[in-house]
Amino acid sequence: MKHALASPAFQPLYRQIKSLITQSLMSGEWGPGEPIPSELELAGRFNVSQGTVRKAINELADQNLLVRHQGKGTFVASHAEERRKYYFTRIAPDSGEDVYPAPELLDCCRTKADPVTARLLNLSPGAGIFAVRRRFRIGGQLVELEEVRIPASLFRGLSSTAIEQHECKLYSMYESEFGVRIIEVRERIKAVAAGEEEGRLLEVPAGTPLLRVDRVAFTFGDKPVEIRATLFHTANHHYQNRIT
Amino acid sequence: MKHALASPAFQPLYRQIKSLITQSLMSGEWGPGEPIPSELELAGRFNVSQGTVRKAINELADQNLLVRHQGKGTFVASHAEERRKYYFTRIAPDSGEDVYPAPELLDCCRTKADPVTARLLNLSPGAGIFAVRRRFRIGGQLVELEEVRIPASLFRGLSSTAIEQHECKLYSMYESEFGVRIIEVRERIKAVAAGEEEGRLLEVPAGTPLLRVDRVAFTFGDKPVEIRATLFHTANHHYQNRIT
DNA sequence: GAGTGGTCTAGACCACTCA
DNA sequence: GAGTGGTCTAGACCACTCA
Repeated sequence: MKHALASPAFQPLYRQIKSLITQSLMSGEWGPGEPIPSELELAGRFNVSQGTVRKAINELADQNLLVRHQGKGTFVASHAEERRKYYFTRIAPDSGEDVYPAPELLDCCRTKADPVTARLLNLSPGAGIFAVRRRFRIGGQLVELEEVRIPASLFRGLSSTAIEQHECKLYSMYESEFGVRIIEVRERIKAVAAGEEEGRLLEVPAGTPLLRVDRVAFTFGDKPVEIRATLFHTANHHYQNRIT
Repeated sequence: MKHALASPAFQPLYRQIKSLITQSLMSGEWGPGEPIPSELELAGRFNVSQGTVRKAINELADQNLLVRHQGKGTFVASHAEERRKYYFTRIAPDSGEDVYPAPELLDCCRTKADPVTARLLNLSPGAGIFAVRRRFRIGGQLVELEEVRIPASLFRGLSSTAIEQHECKLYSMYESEFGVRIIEVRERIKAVAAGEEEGRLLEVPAGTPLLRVDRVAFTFGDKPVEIRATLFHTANHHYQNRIT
Protein backbone atom coordinates (compact mmCIF):
# COMPACT_ATOMS: atom_id res chain seq x y z
CA MET A 1 0.00 0.00 0.00
CA LYS A 2 1.12 3.51 -0.80
CA HIS A 3 -0.02 6.94 0.24
CA ALA A 4 -3.49 7.75 -0.98
CA LEU A 5 -3.68 10.95 -2.99
CA ALA A 6 -4.36 14.08 -1.00
CA SER A 7 -8.13 14.56 -0.82
CA PRO A 8 -10.82 15.57 1.65
CA ALA A 9 -11.02 11.96 2.77
CA PHE A 10 -7.27 11.45 2.95
CA GLN A 11 -6.18 9.29 5.83
CA PRO A 12 -2.64 8.14 6.47
CA LEU A 13 -2.01 4.45 6.11
CA TYR A 14 -1.81 3.77 9.83
CA ARG A 15 -5.27 5.31 10.28
CA GLN A 16 -6.68 3.12 7.58
CA ILE A 17 -5.16 0.12 9.34
CA LYS A 18 -6.62 1.41 12.61
CA SER A 19 -10.08 1.48 11.01
CA LEU A 20 -9.66 -2.06 9.76
CA ILE A 21 -8.65 -3.28 13.22
CA THR A 22 -11.55 -1.35 14.77
CA GLN A 23 -13.92 -3.06 12.36
CA SER A 24 -12.63 -6.44 13.48
CA LEU A 25 -13.18 -5.36 17.09
CA MET A 26 -16.76 -4.31 16.30
CA SER A 27 -17.53 -7.47 14.37
CA GLY A 28 -16.26 -9.56 17.27
CA GLU A 29 -13.54 -11.30 15.26
CA TRP A 30 -11.60 -11.29 18.55
CA GLY A 31 -13.58 -11.31 21.80
CA PRO A 32 -12.96 -9.25 24.95
CA GLY A 33 -9.86 -10.48 26.78
CA GLU A 34 -8.63 -12.46 23.77
CA PRO A 35 -5.33 -11.79 22.00
CA ILE A 36 -5.32 -10.20 18.57
CA PRO A 37 -2.78 -11.43 15.97
CA SER A 38 0.82 -10.32 16.44
CA GLU A 39 2.09 -7.13 14.84
CA LEU A 40 4.07 -9.06 12.24
CA GLU A 41 1.05 -11.18 11.36
CA LEU A 42 -1.15 -8.09 10.93
CA ALA A 43 1.58 -6.38 8.94
CA GLY A 44 1.54 -9.37 6.60
CA ARG A 45 -2.23 -9.43 6.38
CA PHE A 46 -2.46 -5.72 5.54
CA ASN A 47 0.71 -5.57 3.46
CA VAL A 48 2.33 -2.79 5.48
CA SER A 49 5.36 -2.60 7.71
CA GLN A 50 5.34 -3.56 11.36
CA GLY A 51 5.88 0.11 12.28
CA THR A 52 2.63 1.14 10.62
CA VAL A 53 0.69 -1.56 12.44
CA ARG A 54 2.36 -0.48 15.70
CA LYS A 55 1.20 3.08 15.22
CA ALA A 56 -2.38 1.94 14.61
CA ILE A 57 -2.33 -0.37 17.63
CA ASN A 58 -0.77 2.33 19.82
CA GLU A 59 -3.67 4.67 19.15
CA LEU A 60 -6.18 1.93 19.92
CA ALA A 61 -4.32 1.14 23.14
CA ASP A 62 -4.35 4.86 24.05
CA GLN A 63 -8.13 4.74 23.62
CA ASN A 64 -8.26 1.71 25.92
CA LEU A 65 -9.67 -0.51 23.21
CA LEU A 66 -6.61 -2.75 23.20
CA VAL A 67 -4.15 -3.66 25.94
CA ARG A 68 -0.50 -4.38 25.21
CA HIS A 69 1.57 -6.87 27.21
CA GLN A 70 5.23 -7.05 26.31
CA GLY A 71 6.29 -10.61 25.58
CA LYS A 72 2.70 -11.90 25.56
CA GLY A 73 0.80 -10.06 22.89
CA THR A 74 -1.94 -7.47 22.42
CA PHE A 75 -5.39 -8.16 23.84
CA VAL A 76 -8.91 -6.87 23.34
CA ALA A 77 -9.77 -4.71 26.36
CA SER A 78 -12.48 -6.04 28.66
CA HIS A 79 -14.49 -4.57 31.49
CA ALA A 80 -13.88 -7.85 33.31
CA GLU A 81 -10.19 -6.94 33.72
CA GLU A 82 -9.25 -5.87 37.21
CA ARG A 83 -7.85 -2.54 36.02
CA ARG A 84 -11.02 -1.63 34.11
CA LYS A 85 -13.45 -2.66 36.82
CA TYR A 86 -13.71 0.74 38.47
CA TYR A 87 -12.46 2.74 35.53
CA PHE A 88 -15.59 4.85 35.20
CA THR A 89 -16.11 5.13 38.95
CA ARG A 90 -15.14 8.53 40.27
CA ILE A 91 -16.59 8.55 43.76
CA ALA A 92 -14.17 8.13 46.68
CA PRO A 93 -14.18 8.63 50.44
CA ASP A 94 -12.74 11.91 51.73
CA SER A 95 -10.42 9.86 53.93
CA GLY A 96 -8.52 8.77 50.83
CA GLU A 97 -9.01 5.06 51.52
CA ASP A 98 -8.95 2.78 48.52
CA VAL A 99 -12.49 1.42 48.74
CA TYR A 100 -15.15 1.10 46.08
CA PRO A 101 -18.93 1.28 46.03
CA ALA A 102 -20.71 -2.04 46.62
CA PRO A 103 -23.91 -2.35 44.55
CA GLU A 104 -27.34 -3.52 45.64
CA LEU A 105 -30.04 -4.11 43.02
CA LEU A 106 -33.33 -2.37 43.81
CA ASP A 107 -35.37 -3.27 40.74
CA CYS A 108 -35.25 -3.88 37.02
CA CYS A 109 -38.34 -3.34 34.92
CA ARG A 110 -39.31 -3.02 31.31
CA THR A 111 -41.02 0.23 30.39
CA LYS A 112 -41.32 2.79 27.61
CA ALA A 113 -38.84 5.53 26.88
CA ASP A 114 -39.87 9.03 27.92
CA PRO A 115 -39.14 11.70 25.27
CA VAL A 116 -35.83 12.83 26.81
CA THR A 117 -34.50 9.29 27.14
CA ALA A 118 -35.61 8.48 23.60
CA ARG A 119 -33.84 11.52 22.23
CA LEU A 120 -30.58 10.84 24.10
CA LEU A 121 -30.55 7.19 23.02
CA ASN A 122 -31.68 7.88 19.45
CA LEU A 123 -34.79 5.75 19.93
CA SER A 124 -38.24 6.32 18.53
CA PRO A 125 -40.57 7.84 21.14
CA GLY A 126 -42.13 5.19 23.32
CA ALA A 127 -39.58 2.52 22.38
CA GLY A 128 -39.09 -0.26 24.91
CA ILE A 129 -36.36 0.22 27.51
CA PHE A 130 -35.18 -1.41 30.70
CA ALA A 131 -34.93 0.72 33.82
CA VAL A 132 -32.54 -0.58 36.46
CA ARG A 133 -32.25 0.98 39.89
CA ARG A 134 -29.30 0.32 42.16
CA ARG A 135 -27.99 1.61 45.44
CA PHE A 136 -24.37 1.62 46.56
CA ARG A 137 -22.59 1.58 49.88
CA ILE A 138 -19.01 2.49 50.55
CA GLY A 139 -17.61 0.96 53.73
CA GLY A 140 -21.18 0.23 54.83
CA GLN A 141 -22.31 3.84 54.31
CA LEU A 142 -25.15 4.51 51.87
CA VAL A 143 -23.70 6.86 49.25
CA GLU A 144 -25.24 6.43 45.83
CA LEU A 145 -28.64 5.96 44.22
CA GLU A 146 -28.77 5.26 40.53
CA GLU A 147 -31.24 4.73 37.71
CA VAL A 148 -29.99 3.20 34.47
CA ARG A 149 -31.97 3.17 31.21
CA ILE A 150 -31.03 1.01 28.25
CA PRO A 151 -32.81 0.13 25.01
CA ALA A 152 -34.70 -3.16 25.25
CA SER A 153 -33.77 -3.91 21.65
CA LEU A 154 -30.07 -4.21 22.53
CA PHE A 155 -30.54 -6.10 25.78
CA ARG A 156 -33.21 -8.68 25.02
CA GLY A 157 -34.05 -10.95 27.93
CA LEU A 158 -32.47 -8.79 30.64
CA SER A 159 -33.74 -9.62 34.12
CA SER A 160 -32.96 -9.04 37.77
CA THR A 161 -31.64 -12.56 37.95
CA ALA A 162 -29.22 -11.98 35.10
CA ILE A 163 -27.95 -8.80 36.73
CA GLU A 164 -27.45 -10.50 40.06
CA GLN A 165 -25.60 -13.34 38.38
CA HIS A 166 -23.10 -10.74 37.24
CA GLU A 167 -22.83 -9.27 40.73
CA CYS A 168 -24.50 -6.09 39.46
CA LYS A 169 -21.47 -5.27 37.28
CA LEU A 170 -23.37 -3.80 34.36
CA TYR A 171 -20.66 -2.88 31.83
CA SER A 172 -19.05 -6.27 32.25
CA MET A 173 -22.47 -7.89 31.77
CA TYR A 174 -23.29 -5.74 28.71
CA GLU A 175 -20.05 -6.94 27.19
CA SER A 176 -20.20 -10.66 27.94
CA GLU A 177 -23.97 -11.25 27.66
CA PHE A 178 -25.07 -8.74 25.02
CA GLY A 179 -21.93 -7.95 23.04
CA VAL A 180 -22.26 -4.24 23.85
CA ARG A 181 -18.93 -2.60 24.69
CA ILE A 182 -18.99 0.72 26.55
CA ILE A 183 -15.97 2.71 25.42
CA GLU A 184 -16.72 6.27 26.51
CA VAL A 185 -19.00 8.12 28.90
CA ARG A 186 -19.94 11.79 29.07
CA GLU A 187 -21.28 13.31 32.23
CA ARG A 188 -23.09 16.45 33.35
CA ILE A 189 -22.80 17.23 37.03
CA LYS A 190 -25.09 19.38 39.13
CA ALA A 191 -25.99 20.00 42.74
CA VAL A 192 -29.63 19.29 43.64
CA ALA A 193 -31.76 18.93 46.75
CA ALA A 194 -32.90 15.43 47.73
CA GLY A 195 -36.59 14.74 47.05
CA GLU A 196 -38.81 12.70 49.36
CA GLU A 197 -38.29 9.26 47.83
CA GLU A 198 -34.62 9.86 47.10
CA GLY A 199 -34.08 10.93 50.69
CA ARG A 200 -35.80 7.80 51.93
CA LEU A 201 -33.72 5.51 49.72
CA LEU A 202 -30.44 7.24 50.64
CA GLU A 203 -31.49 7.65 54.28
CA VAL A 204 -30.97 11.42 54.32
CA PRO A 205 -33.51 14.18 55.04
CA ALA A 206 -35.38 15.59 52.04
CA GLY A 207 -33.63 18.75 50.93
CA THR A 208 -30.10 17.44 51.60
CA PRO A 209 -27.73 18.70 48.87
CA LEU A 210 -26.82 15.82 46.56
CA LEU A 211 -24.52 15.54 43.59
CA ARG A 212 -26.45 14.57 40.49
CA VAL A 213 -24.48 13.02 37.65
CA ASP A 214 -26.24 12.49 34.31
CA ARG A 215 -24.26 10.11 32.17
CA VAL A 216 -24.56 9.01 28.58
CA ALA A 217 -22.47 5.94 27.73
CA PHE A 218 -21.29 5.20 24.20
CA THR A 219 -20.18 2.19 22.23
CA PHE A 220 -18.31 2.18 18.89
CA GLY A 221 -19.16 4.88 16.41
CA ASP A 222 -20.25 7.32 19.12
CA LYS A 223 -23.48 5.41 19.48
CA PRO A 224 -25.26 6.13 22.80
CA VAL A 225 -26.45 2.91 24.43
CA GLU A 226 -27.10 3.77 28.05
CA ILE A 227 -28.15 6.74 30.11
CA ARG A 228 -27.89 6.83 33.85
CA ALA A 229 -28.76 9.35 36.51
CA THR A 230 -26.87 8.98 39.76
CA LEU A 231 -27.35 10.82 43.04
CA PHE A 232 -24.41 10.94 45.43
CA HIS A 233 -24.54 11.85 49.07
CA THR A 234 -21.26 13.75 49.38
CA ALA A 235 -21.08 14.45 53.10
CA ASN A 236 -18.09 12.13 53.49
CA HIS A 237 -17.31 11.34 49.87
CA HIS A 238 -16.37 13.25 46.75
CA TYR A 239 -16.28 12.90 42.98
CA GLN A 240 -12.70 13.13 41.78
CA ASN A 241 -11.39 14.52 38.55
CA ARG A 242 -8.03 15.28 37.04
CA ILE A 243 -7.28 17.51 34.06
CA THR A 244 -3.88 17.44 32.37
CA MET B 1 24.14 6.84 23.08
CA LYS B 2 23.26 3.20 23.62
CA HIS B 3 20.80 1.40 25.81
CA ALA B 4 21.56 1.73 29.49
CA LEU B 5 21.92 -1.60 31.27
CA ALA B 6 18.76 -2.94 32.81
CA SER B 7 18.50 -1.64 36.39
CA PRO B 8 15.83 -0.28 38.72
CA ALA B 9 16.51 3.18 37.30
CA PHE B 10 16.55 2.01 33.67
CA GLN B 11 14.91 4.46 31.32
CA PRO B 12 14.79 4.10 27.57
CA LEU B 13 16.73 6.67 25.58
CA TYR B 14 13.68 8.60 24.49
CA ARG B 15 12.63 9.03 28.11
CA GLN B 16 16.06 10.36 28.99
CA ILE B 17 15.73 12.82 26.12
CA LYS B 18 12.26 13.69 27.37
CA SER B 19 13.72 14.50 30.79
CA LEU B 20 16.37 16.70 29.23
CA ILE B 21 13.77 18.62 27.23
CA THR B 22 11.58 18.95 30.31
CA GLN B 23 14.53 20.40 32.21
CA SER B 24 14.97 23.01 29.51
CA LEU B 25 11.27 23.81 29.80
CA MET B 26 11.55 24.21 33.56
CA SER B 27 14.67 26.34 33.34
CA GLY B 28 12.97 28.61 30.86
CA GLU B 29 15.51 28.02 28.08
CA TRP B 30 12.52 28.49 25.76
CA GLY B 31 9.64 30.66 26.95
CA PRO B 32 5.88 29.99 26.62
CA GLY B 33 4.74 30.37 23.02
CA GLU B 34 8.29 30.22 21.66
CA PRO B 35 9.54 27.52 19.29
CA ILE B 36 11.94 24.88 20.52
CA PRO B 37 14.78 23.74 18.20
CA SER B 38 13.82 21.45 15.32
CA GLU B 39 13.86 17.71 15.72
CA LEU B 40 17.01 17.37 13.66
CA GLU B 41 18.77 20.04 15.70
CA LEU B 42 17.82 18.34 18.97
CA ALA B 43 18.84 14.97 17.54
CA GLY B 44 22.26 16.48 16.84
CA ARG B 45 22.53 18.07 20.27
CA PHE B 46 21.66 14.85 22.09
CA ASN B 47 23.43 12.52 19.64
CA VAL B 48 20.40 10.38 18.94
CA SER B 49 18.27 9.78 15.87
CA GLN B 50 15.40 12.03 14.86
CA GLY B 51 12.97 9.19 15.64
CA THR B 52 14.05 9.10 19.26
CA VAL B 53 13.60 12.86 19.64
CA ARG B 54 10.19 12.55 17.98
CA LYS B 55 9.08 9.99 20.51
CA ALA B 56 10.17 12.24 23.39
CA ILE B 57 8.45 15.28 21.89
CA ASN B 58 5.31 13.28 21.16
CA GLU B 59 4.93 12.38 24.83
CA LEU B 60 5.44 16.00 25.86
CA ALA B 61 2.87 17.11 23.28
CA ASP B 62 0.44 14.47 24.63
CA GLN B 63 0.92 16.05 28.07
CA ASN B 64 0.16 19.45 26.57
CA LEU B 65 3.60 20.81 27.45
CA LEU B 66 4.54 21.27 23.79
CA VAL B 67 2.45 22.03 20.72
CA ARG B 68 3.39 20.73 17.28
CA HIS B 69 2.63 22.65 14.08
CA GLN B 70 3.48 20.83 10.86
CA GLY B 71 5.64 22.97 8.63
CA LYS B 72 6.29 25.56 11.35
CA GLY B 73 7.92 23.82 14.27
CA THR B 74 7.26 22.74 17.85
CA PHE B 75 6.30 25.36 20.44
CA VAL B 76 6.23 25.65 24.20
CA ALA B 77 2.60 25.49 25.31
CA SER B 78 1.14 28.66 26.78
CA HIS B 79 -2.04 29.49 28.66
CA ALA B 80 -2.24 32.57 26.46
CA GLU B 81 -3.04 30.40 23.42
CA GLU B 82 -6.65 30.49 22.37
CA ARG B 83 -7.06 26.75 22.64
CA ARG B 84 -5.71 26.62 26.21
CA LYS B 85 -7.65 29.59 27.50
CA TYR B 86 -10.62 27.62 28.79
CA TYR B 87 -8.87 24.29 28.98
CA PHE B 88 -9.45 23.84 32.71
CA THR B 89 -12.96 25.33 32.60
CA ARG B 90 -15.64 22.67 32.81
CA ILE B 91 -18.77 24.69 33.49
CA ALA B 92 -21.22 25.13 30.63
CA PRO B 93 -24.81 26.22 30.12
CA ASP B 94 -27.44 23.46 29.90
CA SER B 95 -28.53 24.97 26.58
CA GLY B 96 -25.28 23.78 25.02
CA GLU B 97 -24.28 27.27 23.85
CA ASP B 98 -20.58 27.88 23.46
CA VAL B 99 -20.15 30.63 26.06
CA TYR B 100 -17.58 30.98 28.82
CA PRO B 101 -17.59 32.49 32.29
CA ALA B 102 -16.66 36.18 32.46
CA PRO B 103 -14.64 37.01 35.59
CA GLU B 104 -15.06 39.89 38.01
CA LEU B 105 -12.43 40.48 40.69
CA LEU B 106 -13.87 40.85 44.19
CA ASP B 107 -10.72 41.26 46.25
CA CYS B 108 -7.09 40.22 46.58
CA CYS B 109 -5.42 40.28 49.94
CA ARG B 110 -2.29 38.99 51.64
CA THR B 111 -2.89 36.76 54.61
CA LYS B 112 -1.50 33.75 56.44
CA ALA B 113 -2.08 30.14 55.43
CA ASP B 114 -4.51 28.18 57.56
CA PRO B 115 -3.30 24.66 58.44
CA VAL B 116 -5.21 22.92 55.63
CA THR B 117 -3.98 25.33 52.96
CA ALA B 118 -0.42 25.08 54.29
CA ARG B 119 -0.54 21.28 54.15
CA LEU B 120 -1.96 21.16 50.62
CA LEU B 121 0.61 23.66 49.32
CA ASN B 122 3.55 22.16 51.26
CA LEU B 123 4.07 25.44 53.15
CA SER B 124 5.11 25.92 56.74
CA PRO B 125 2.12 26.76 58.96
CA GLY B 126 1.34 30.45 58.91
CA ALA B 127 3.32 31.13 55.73
CA GLY B 128 2.24 34.17 53.72
CA ILE B 129 -0.32 33.60 50.96
CA PHE B 130 -2.49 35.67 48.68
CA ALA B 131 -6.23 35.11 48.71
CA VAL B 132 -8.05 36.15 45.56
CA ARG B 133 -11.83 36.12 45.28
CA ARG B 134 -13.61 36.27 41.95
CA ARG B 135 -17.14 35.98 40.68
CA PHE B 136 -18.18 34.79 37.22
CA ARG B 137 -21.15 35.38 34.99
CA ILE B 138 -22.19 33.33 32.00
CA GLY B 139 -24.37 35.22 29.56
CA GLY B 140 -25.01 37.81 32.27
CA GLN B 141 -26.14 35.18 34.81
CA LEU B 142 -24.20 34.93 38.07
CA VAL B 143 -22.89 31.35 38.19
CA GLU B 144 -19.62 31.02 40.04
CA LEU B 145 -17.93 32.26 43.22
CA GLU B 146 -14.29 31.40 43.72
CA GLU B 147 -11.53 31.78 46.25
CA VAL B 148 -7.95 31.18 45.13
CA ARG B 149 -4.99 30.77 47.50
CA ILE B 150 -1.38 30.91 46.35
CA PRO B 151 1.94 31.12 48.21
CA ALA B 152 3.16 34.72 48.56
CA SER B 153 6.74 33.47 48.06
CA LEU B 154 6.04 32.44 44.46
CA PHE B 155 3.94 35.47 43.54
CA ARG B 156 5.79 38.43 45.05
CA GLY B 157 4.17 41.76 44.36
CA LEU B 158 0.78 40.42 43.31
CA SER B 159 -1.99 43.01 43.49
CA SER B 160 -5.54 43.65 42.34
CA THR B 161 -4.16 46.01 39.71
CA ALA B 162 -1.86 43.36 38.28
CA ILE B 163 -4.73 40.87 38.12
CA GLU B 164 -7.00 43.35 36.38
CA GLN B 165 -4.27 44.18 33.88
CA HIS B 166 -4.42 40.51 32.88
CA GLU B 167 -8.20 40.61 32.57
CA CYS B 168 -8.43 38.27 35.57
CA LYS B 169 -6.88 35.41 33.58
CA LEU B 170 -4.87 33.89 36.40
CA TYR B 171 -3.01 30.96 34.80
CA SER B 172 -1.93 33.15 31.95
CA MET B 173 -0.73 35.77 34.46
CA TYR B 174 1.08 33.18 36.62
CA GLU B 175 2.94 32.12 33.50
CA SER B 176 3.89 35.49 32.03
CA GLU B 177 4.44 37.49 35.23
CA PHE B 178 5.73 34.91 37.69
CA GLY B 179 7.14 32.10 35.56
CA VAL B 180 4.78 29.59 37.17
CA ARG B 181 3.25 27.14 34.68
CA ILE B 182 0.15 25.21 35.72
CA ILE B 183 0.27 21.85 33.98
CA GLU B 184 -2.24 19.74 35.89
CA VAL B 185 -5.19 20.20 38.22
CA ARG B 186 -6.95 17.70 40.49
CA GLU B 187 -10.44 18.33 41.73
CA ARG B 188 -12.81 17.03 44.37
CA ILE B 189 -16.46 17.74 43.75
CA LYS B 190 -19.25 17.84 46.29
CA ALA B 191 -22.78 19.19 46.69
CA VAL B 192 -23.22 21.70 49.51
CA ALA B 193 -25.85 24.16 50.72
CA ALA B 194 -25.17 27.88 50.19
CA GLY B 195 -24.20 29.78 53.36
CA GLU B 196 -25.38 33.31 54.13
CA GLU B 197 -22.50 35.25 52.56
CA GLU B 198 -22.16 32.85 49.65
CA GLY B 199 -25.85 33.19 48.92
CA ARG B 200 -25.59 36.95 49.00
CA LEU B 201 -22.63 37.01 46.61
CA LEU B 202 -24.24 34.55 44.18
CA GLU B 203 -27.67 36.13 44.63
CA VAL B 204 -29.37 32.89 45.63
CA PRO B 205 -31.19 32.06 48.88
CA ALA B 206 -29.08 30.56 51.67
CA GLY B 207 -29.51 26.79 51.57
CA THR B 208 -29.57 26.57 47.76
CA PRO B 209 -27.69 23.44 46.61
CA LEU B 210 -24.36 24.44 45.07
CA LEU B 211 -21.59 22.47 43.42
CA ARG B 212 -18.37 22.86 45.35
CA VAL B 213 -15.14 22.12 43.49
CA ASP B 214 -11.91 22.00 45.47
CA ARG B 215 -8.95 22.20 43.14
CA VAL B 216 -5.24 21.78 43.63
CA ALA B 217 -3.14 23.01 40.69
CA PHE B 218 0.33 21.67 40.00
CA THR B 219 3.41 22.83 38.15
CA PHE B 220 6.39 20.70 37.07
CA GLY B 221 7.48 17.90 39.39
CA ASP B 222 3.98 17.49 40.81
CA LYS B 223 4.50 20.61 42.91
CA PRO B 224 1.23 22.12 44.20
CA VAL B 225 1.18 25.88 43.69
CA GLU B 226 -2.45 26.91 43.95
CA ILE B 227 -5.60 25.80 45.69
CA ARG B 228 -8.99 27.09 44.81
CA ALA B 229 -12.48 26.50 46.09
CA THR B 230 -15.25 27.27 43.64
CA LEU B 231 -19.01 27.29 44.20
CA PHE B 232 -21.24 26.85 41.17
CA HIS B 233 -24.92 27.61 40.98
CA THR B 234 -26.06 24.79 38.73
CA ALA B 235 -29.71 25.62 38.16
CA ASN B 236 -29.08 26.35 34.47
CA HIS B 237 -25.46 25.19 34.12
CA HIS B 238 -23.50 22.00 34.62
CA TYR B 239 -19.97 20.74 35.09
CA GLN B 240 -19.06 18.52 32.17
CA ASN B 241 -16.77 15.54 32.14
CA ARG B 242 -15.78 12.86 29.70
CA ILE B 243 -14.08 9.55 30.47
CA THR B 244 -12.57 7.45 27.69
C1' DG C 1 14.80 -21.11 22.24
C1' DA C 2 10.90 -19.21 19.91
C1' DG C 3 7.69 -15.61 19.92
C1' DT C 4 5.90 -11.38 21.59
C1' DG C 5 6.02 -6.33 22.03
C1' DG C 6 9.62 -2.18 22.91
C1' DT C 7 13.43 0.71 21.37
C1' DC C 8 16.47 2.71 18.11
C1' DT C 9 18.45 3.82 13.68
C1' DA C 10 18.90 5.59 8.86
C1' DG C 11 16.82 6.97 5.07
C1' DA C 12 13.07 8.09 1.79
C1' DC C 13 9.36 10.83 0.65
C1' DC C 14 5.01 13.64 1.78
C1' DA C 15 2.41 17.86 3.64
C1' DC C 16 2.65 22.25 5.17
C1' DT C 17 4.62 27.05 5.97
C1' DC C 18 6.99 30.98 4.78
C1' DA C 19 9.90 34.02 2.18
C1' DG D 1 13.14 26.42 -2.57
C1' DA D 2 14.48 25.67 2.11
C1' DG D 3 12.93 24.18 6.41
C1' DT D 4 9.60 22.20 9.39
C1' DG D 5 6.97 18.23 11.19
C1' DG D 6 4.34 13.64 9.46
C1' DT D 7 4.44 9.05 7.43
C1' DC D 8 6.46 4.80 6.10
C1' DT D 9 9.91 1.31 5.55
C1' DA D 10 13.49 -2.25 6.71
C1' DG D 11 16.32 -3.97 9.82
C1' DA D 12 18.83 -4.53 14.23
C1' DC D 13 18.70 -5.58 18.86
C1' DC D 14 16.53 -5.50 23.67
C1' DA D 15 13.07 -7.01 27.36
C1' DC D 16 9.77 -10.05 28.63
C1' DT D 17 6.96 -14.49 28.61
C1' DC D 18 6.32 -19.18 28.26
C1' DA D 19 7.31 -23.90 27.37
